[in-house]
Amino acid sequence: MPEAELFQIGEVAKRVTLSLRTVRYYEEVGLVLPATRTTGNFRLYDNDAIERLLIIKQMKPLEFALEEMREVLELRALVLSNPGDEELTAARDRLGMYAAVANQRCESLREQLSVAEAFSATLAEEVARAERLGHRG
Amino acid sequence: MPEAELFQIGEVAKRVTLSLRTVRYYEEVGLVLPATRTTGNFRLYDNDAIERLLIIKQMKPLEFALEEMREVLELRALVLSNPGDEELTAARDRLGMYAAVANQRCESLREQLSVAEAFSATLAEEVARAERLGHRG
DNA sequence: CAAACTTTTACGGGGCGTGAATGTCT
DNA sequence: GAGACATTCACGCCCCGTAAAAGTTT
Repeated sequence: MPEAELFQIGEVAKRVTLSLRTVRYYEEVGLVLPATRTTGNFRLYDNDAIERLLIIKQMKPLEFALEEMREVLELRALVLSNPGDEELTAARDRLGMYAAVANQRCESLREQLSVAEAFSATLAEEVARAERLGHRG
Repeated sequence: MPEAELFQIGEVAKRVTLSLRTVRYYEEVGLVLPATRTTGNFRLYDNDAIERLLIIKQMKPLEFALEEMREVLELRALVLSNPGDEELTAARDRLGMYAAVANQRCESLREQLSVAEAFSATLAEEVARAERLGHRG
């Protein structure tokens, strides 16, 4: 078996580009737990934890609550490890709902982006126009 | 001169699709003030206020703090009403900075959107795959 | 031993949601 | 007078930022 590497929170935070506070908070809400602790109580994370953190970062723009992300991760683990299991129909359905919501959020994000771009362009133009007038004033 | 129409907060909220709480909060932080009040202390907004609210809604995706939005609105009013005024160079510059930040936020939004779309697509595919396996299981 | 890292605890803040008790009336 | 609106507190929530005081050491 391959070495199961363990990392302190600082290393982890650097790798996934999240703050220490954030990583700790994710533990507080049961979203990402350290694999173990040192005798002195330092958190030690494994690669699975880092994976989770990276996935969470991907989900962030979708504006799921942390509790919802927790559920998505759980459902995904279930569904992916036992694909096609008849017992897991409920889990698949629920994950399907999340997938649908994710799609809607994407649509909403696209709208927001176009609004943002429109405003940004308008602002830039207004500034440019005022500057032109200023230079000849 | 055209009638200066005044609207109660409920009307305003409906027109701009913001909650009453939000509109009141915007007053609290000095972002959008009612033009006046009734003798019974009901807020009365004019068209300018509604305009401000709509612009604020446009700025929202750019993730400016409300205080920053306040400043942008102020700078814009200055710059647009006195374009080319030499005294307002500082204001134009500052507004230019906001315009630059707005551009960066747009770029950031585009990145977030593509991350969101990627995750959304992956999730949908995983669900679809598990469902296919389930139906033949 | 010192430097660098970590721990827990706890307060703060932004942008509202959500009552509750009360007052007004476009 | 009733109903639809509005008002002012004021607490709560989420996702952390930011010390402070203390302990640990990949």
